[in-house]
Amino acid sequence: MRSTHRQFRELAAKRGLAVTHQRQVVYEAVVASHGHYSPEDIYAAVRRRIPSVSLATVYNNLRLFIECGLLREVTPHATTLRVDGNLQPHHHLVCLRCKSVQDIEGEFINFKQLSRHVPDGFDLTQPLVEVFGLCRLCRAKK
Amino acid sequence: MRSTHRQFRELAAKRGLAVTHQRQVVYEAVVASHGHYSPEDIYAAVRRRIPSVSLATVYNNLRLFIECGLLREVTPHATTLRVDGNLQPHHHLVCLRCKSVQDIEGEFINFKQLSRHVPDGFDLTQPLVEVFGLCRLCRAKK
DNA sequence: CGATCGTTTGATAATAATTATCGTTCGATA
DNA sequence: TATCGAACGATAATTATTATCAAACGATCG
Repeated sequence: MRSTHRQFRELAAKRGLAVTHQRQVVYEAVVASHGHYSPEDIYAAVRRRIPSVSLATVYNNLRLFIECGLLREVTPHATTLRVDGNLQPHHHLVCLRCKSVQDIEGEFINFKQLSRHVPDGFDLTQPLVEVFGLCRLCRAKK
Repeated sequence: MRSTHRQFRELAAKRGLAVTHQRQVVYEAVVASHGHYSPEDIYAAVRRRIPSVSLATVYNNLRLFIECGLLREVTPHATTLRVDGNLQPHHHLVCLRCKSVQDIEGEFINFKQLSRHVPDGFDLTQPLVEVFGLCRLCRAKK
């Protein structure tokens, strides 16, 4: 993608991030790929253009980009496993920052609409939905 | 909860799991607490009743219970971070087993209904939804 | 353009969470 | 209650991630 380069410079300027070669390349590796990749994947891609790059640099910048809103994290989760003993169908409201979890009631999913967009063969017989946002406390700290 | 004991025996019998004292106590620690706790939390609770219990036993049984459907995992996630460079509002369809991620389009969330159930102060200005299920391949393996 | 200063980088150590290993013990069944 | 396979506990190993710190870099000013 030709414009990714410019796009990063604009975003970085807006957030006050210094533009370095490594950051530019890390950003492009994520955005150009249109996937949902891991730090190791990104590291492999970046190394093709900067063989001397360090994995720590990739981690540092991915985290920075997520915090600044240049990228988003897939399935934002706590650092540790959490279990729920409630098997009744219900959904979760998860805070993006502190990862606190609350149960949420209500029929806010339109299953007819949803299943229309689900690829063939995907099993949604007991769909489990998690909605991410910012809890009151974390929002206040912002 | 008085019935948790019986409940575990019934579930274990249905899934062909041996009933041991440790498993009984681990299960009760999760279900009786009505929370979303970590292995360390559960370990602490179980130790009060079985001081000699091992953290590995807690992990083993939590994972076993999740696999057998006695418990569910909050925010089921891949073992590693995944990033997404697409900032356009969109949602994800995530496989509970292999953690593969697909983008999903469509307006299947009723925001009016949803916000009615969201606690006061929770920020949903850019809600991010992940829907969990089983992808075609994992469903076939089942 | 070159010196300066605060930031970023890379190498590596440290940490945290989880899983594997293995000898011992326990539960279920006969 | 004897037997056998499964579960347990202790601990080592693994994996993912973060912290540390000296060296290199980028931006700004002169």
